[in-house]
Amino acid sequence: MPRIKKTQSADNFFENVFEVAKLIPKGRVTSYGAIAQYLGMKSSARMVGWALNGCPKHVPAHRVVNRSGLLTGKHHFKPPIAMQRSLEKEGIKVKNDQVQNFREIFWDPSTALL
DNA sequence: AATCTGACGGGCA
DNA sequence: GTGCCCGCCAGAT
Repeated sequence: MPRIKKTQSADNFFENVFEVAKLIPKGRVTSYGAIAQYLGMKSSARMVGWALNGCPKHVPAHRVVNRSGLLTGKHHFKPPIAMQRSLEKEGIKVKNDQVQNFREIFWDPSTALL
């Protein structure tokens, strides 16, 4: 199968991550591990973040945080504050890079898309 | 070619 | 409840 640049796994993995990210309801957030688990790579949540590193701008990567609800990836946005700003814009409260009510607004694809 | 790091997570002290 | 260590996969030096 041509079209594969590096590894055949990455290609499908990328698209999956983007698709799931776009499915995140407004005002909700999820974690890298949740997406990884949904994709079957629960043990490699890092790959999710790596995938989002090259995600198109129309992908709401700002709704994806780590397990602690911390905006660990905000430094990867053009203006790092864009991530927090976008979250607050959707009604998500963020305090010191920490998502408030994270447990309540948490959105798990493995559960929601079941 | 080898080693460390990295948008993470889970387990254990 | 907090902190430390290990495991995963790919990339960069």
